[in-house]
Amino acid sequence: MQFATWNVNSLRVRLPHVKDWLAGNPVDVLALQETKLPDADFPREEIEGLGMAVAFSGQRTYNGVALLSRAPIEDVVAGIPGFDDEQKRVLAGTVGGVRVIDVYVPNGQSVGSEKYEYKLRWLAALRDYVAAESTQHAHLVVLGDYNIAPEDRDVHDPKAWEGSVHVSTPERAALRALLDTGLVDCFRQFDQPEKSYSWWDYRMMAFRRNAGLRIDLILANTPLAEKCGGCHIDKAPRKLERPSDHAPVVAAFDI
DNA sequence: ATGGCTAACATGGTTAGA
Repeated sequence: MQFATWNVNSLRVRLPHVKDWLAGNPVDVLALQETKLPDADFPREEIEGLGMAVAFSGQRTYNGVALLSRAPIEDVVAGIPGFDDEQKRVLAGTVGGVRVIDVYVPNGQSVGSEKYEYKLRWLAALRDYVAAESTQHAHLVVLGDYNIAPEDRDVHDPKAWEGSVHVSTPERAALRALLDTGLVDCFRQFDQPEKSYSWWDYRMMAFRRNAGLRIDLILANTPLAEKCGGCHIDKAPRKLERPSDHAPVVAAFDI
């Protein structure tokens, strides 16, 4: 099975890219973030027309997550149970016996801001949720836009980013706490090209300069991670006209 | 240099992203 994650930065704008990408990359499950669509406007027929099942939790303008799957999606749960949040950032479902949790971690704006505090509270709630899900499911994958670069090698210019949002010590500690529930960063299980990133700013020709961050992650619990045969970032869609600022990340599992 | 682009909502300029 192949799982992929992609922050599309508006599914309305990016639907053609998503359809083209799926045609060339027939993954089993694609988790989307920043659909920016209320559920009533979700292009359900377009996705189902590709022969895929779909689940979504969205809102207008901001956030929004969706799961696209070749096989049926069971036991769909939106949000973090017990964590009161207006923002549509989490969607879980079971596909082929694997529990899949699609996450769009808050941006955090700047260290010390109200949004930063929300990001840390949100990550603590996610950790507890994932810990609970781990006890219920043999195979678990938590994938999405984490808005945290795990290590300095995931940052194009660590000096310039030092201490700022996406790399700050509390954020990295929160990601570590999430991993410590028993998850593995699939990408780092394999040799990878140096300077591998999944997001590049639209400004300053950042993509051309490869001035990016690796903030889109596929985390699998240990039993599933042991079956991971590869993980890569697909930069191709970032080169298209009117791209998302994020690239898809794909992981393959021998299950 | 704290901007630079892009998208949404709106229909000019603000908010947000990362």
